[in-house]
Amino acid sequence: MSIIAKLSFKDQAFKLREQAVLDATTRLLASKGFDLMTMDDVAGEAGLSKPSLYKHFRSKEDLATEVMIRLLDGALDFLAAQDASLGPRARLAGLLEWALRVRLQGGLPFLPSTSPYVRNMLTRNLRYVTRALKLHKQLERIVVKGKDRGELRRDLPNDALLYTYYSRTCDPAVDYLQLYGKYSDDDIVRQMLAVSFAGLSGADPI
Amino acid sequence: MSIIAKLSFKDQAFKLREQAVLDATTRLLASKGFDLMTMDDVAGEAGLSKPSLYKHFRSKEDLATEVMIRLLDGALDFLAAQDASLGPRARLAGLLEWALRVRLQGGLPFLPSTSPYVRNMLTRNLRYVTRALKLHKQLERIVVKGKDRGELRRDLPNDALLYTYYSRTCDPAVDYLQLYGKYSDDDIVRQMLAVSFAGLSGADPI
DNA sequence: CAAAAAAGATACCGATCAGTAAAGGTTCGT
DNA sequence: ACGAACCTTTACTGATCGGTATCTTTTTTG
Repeated sequence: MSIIAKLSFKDQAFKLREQAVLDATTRLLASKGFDLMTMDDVAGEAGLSKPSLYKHFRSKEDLATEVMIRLLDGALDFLAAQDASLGPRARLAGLLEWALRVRLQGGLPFLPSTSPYVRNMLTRNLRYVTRALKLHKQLERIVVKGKDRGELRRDLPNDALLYTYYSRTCDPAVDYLQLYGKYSDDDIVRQMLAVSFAGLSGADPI
Repeated sequence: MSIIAKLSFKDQAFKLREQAVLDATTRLLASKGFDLMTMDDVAGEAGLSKPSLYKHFRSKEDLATEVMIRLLDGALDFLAAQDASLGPRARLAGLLEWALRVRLQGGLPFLPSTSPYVRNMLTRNLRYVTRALKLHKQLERIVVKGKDRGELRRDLPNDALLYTYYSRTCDPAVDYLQLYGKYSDDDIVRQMLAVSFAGLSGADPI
């Protein structure tokens, strides 16, 4: 086995462990939040020691940021793979459904809108901000087109629609429905989509 | 001055300080969240010392719980004072507007749905749970009546509508609109009400 | 099988924070 | 003016946690 192959094999194993760490962190962030998640938790959940953990990520902030970046990449990938011939509303609904399903499987999306500390931490990271902005721009274009076609209401400014849309991905109603009501994931997704686009009073779905 | 009057005066001052502490805690919970709020913060913000603080509340959890209880009482008071001849949708809209305005003035409502730790802490407190349940029952009656009259959609279960309604009081879109968009409080309230009841696609308001 | 590299365990450091103890001031009523 | 609560300041304890150094064990390689 050549030295190049050896190195790449090592690197591969290293990357695999890194993904395991990111997975564990995602679960822990979803369940405990940033403040209450400890690096010992992460190491334990990912099945490696704390010192080894610090071989991958130089700090807790760095680790959490990488998790968020990976999630944004997931969203961007989803959008890129989406059938471009879909209407604006269908595209927004599709992405929202993707995010909700990730969440229902313990996967956290999206905004750590909850903690100003975390928000500040993320906005200091260029790689995160770049992706967030890219996603924002793409969604804004979709929103504009949606208003154009009458699929989205025209009486509200773009940013109000967008922020509301983002908020739906991390709507706590999902947690409550999952916890207290006994609904299937499909039911929850359907209800959340219905209420997001047509509201509590409920226009008929298009 | 009789001894009774003296004691009641003392008690009055004590209660005033207590309210100041609760106010400070409300602000701090809104801005930093439970985990990052320290008791030194509270003492400093309320203008008293930490040991004195512990004369009022036996623990940080106790303090935060009292804040949430006071907020629930505020909501219950608002509902009780509301014109009972209003329609269900108008009543829900009125309470939501009240909650949003409290929030826009730095006042926190409602659910600390964010942190499982906090949620667990609250559900262990009988006085909190009693009020939450009372509010829940009242809102459920309003929701049922709303469906009856066709003011709320009938294709979703009551709890889905209720959880969604609760979520709107702590919708992060409010923070983003306040932070990044330059809207007046009135604008934000109007937008949030519109999107809550009629959704992103926007049925016309009734 | 021997040597080297990497991972693990353990133990530690320093900082933060909830909660407390004990000191000195301040404000009351008497 | 005097004394007794009460409040405040200061300092402390104990626990937790982020991050690191050291040593041991395992694995890999030649």
